[in-house]
Amino acid sequence: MKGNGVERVAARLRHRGRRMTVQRRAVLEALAALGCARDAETIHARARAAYPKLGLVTVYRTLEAFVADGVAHPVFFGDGRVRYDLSEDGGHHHHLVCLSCGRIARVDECHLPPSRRLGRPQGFTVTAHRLELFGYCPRCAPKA
Amino acid sequence: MKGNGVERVAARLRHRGRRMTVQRRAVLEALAALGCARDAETIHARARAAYPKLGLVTVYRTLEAFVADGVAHPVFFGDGRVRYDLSEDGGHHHHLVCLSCGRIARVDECHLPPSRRLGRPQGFTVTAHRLELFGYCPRCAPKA
DNA sequence: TGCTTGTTGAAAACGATTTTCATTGTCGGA
DNA sequence: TCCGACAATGAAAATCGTTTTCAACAAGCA
Repeated sequence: MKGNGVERVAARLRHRGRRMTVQRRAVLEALAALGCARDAETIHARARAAYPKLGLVTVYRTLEAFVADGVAHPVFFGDGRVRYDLSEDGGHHHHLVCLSCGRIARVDECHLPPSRRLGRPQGFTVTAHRLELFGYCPRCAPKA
Repeated sequence: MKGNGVERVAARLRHRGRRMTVQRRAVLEALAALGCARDAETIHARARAAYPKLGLVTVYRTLEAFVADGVAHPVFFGDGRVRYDLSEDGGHHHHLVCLSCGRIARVDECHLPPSRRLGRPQGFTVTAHRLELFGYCPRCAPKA
């Protein structure tokens, strides 16, 4: 997605027989405002600012639709809850997670070799990957 | 761990005030026999071959202890269940997951730059990372 | 052997996510 | 512009993996 204008997303949804509703607009805006890797609960809280009646279930359903339509991506840190990123054109990005305060930072460069090399030894055709980095942010870093 | 002999693991557990029990032995053997990235349910089923009375709860508790003591590592594929790998000396490994049949293969080489470079732009101190590759295994690969 | 404490199993509790179902609202077409 | 088909919604209940509770048990040191 190049620019995640509501119109652009609406068009993408409509293309699949889906509809753009006030609720989805609110979730989309929350997603854009919150930055990357937020969980459903957080997104729900934020989206309620725009549409107070919004239910958490609808947030889950909306995120599911967004993921299916390529509007958002799920992210997993292994703490038992799914986070979501708004998709952006020009590819994926990864995350740095602070093990102390939980802060999350984006990593735009991907230092991995091209997909086709990654699975070659095992004969796999790699189509996607997921990389998360864990450590300590500047604020929490053990001052050496 | 160099060689995951029961004795070696027992020693490591005892070192932390833990005890080696029949149940833990069964889980350890199941873990070794099953290969990498298996979920608790699968490990439970396998371990029951050695100790039929084994409860699923005990498997969870044992895996938790193994992870805390560095005997095993948790792995997340994002399908809402945790998988476990026996730890091995000489470092971590990653996985190739077949999106069609679910087959899992190990990737021993890590093509990532050294940790200290990865978080530098954001000022993070990276201490660990997690990389999973998704795609299609030789059997499921779309023959080009 | 005896005792201290970690461990176990079954049942119940949990928390995130999904489903059910009746109601509401979007949007393509008349 | 109005209509109607059908996607979307909200609340409550259901799922599902995992964790906690609690009384009975057993590993390993004295």
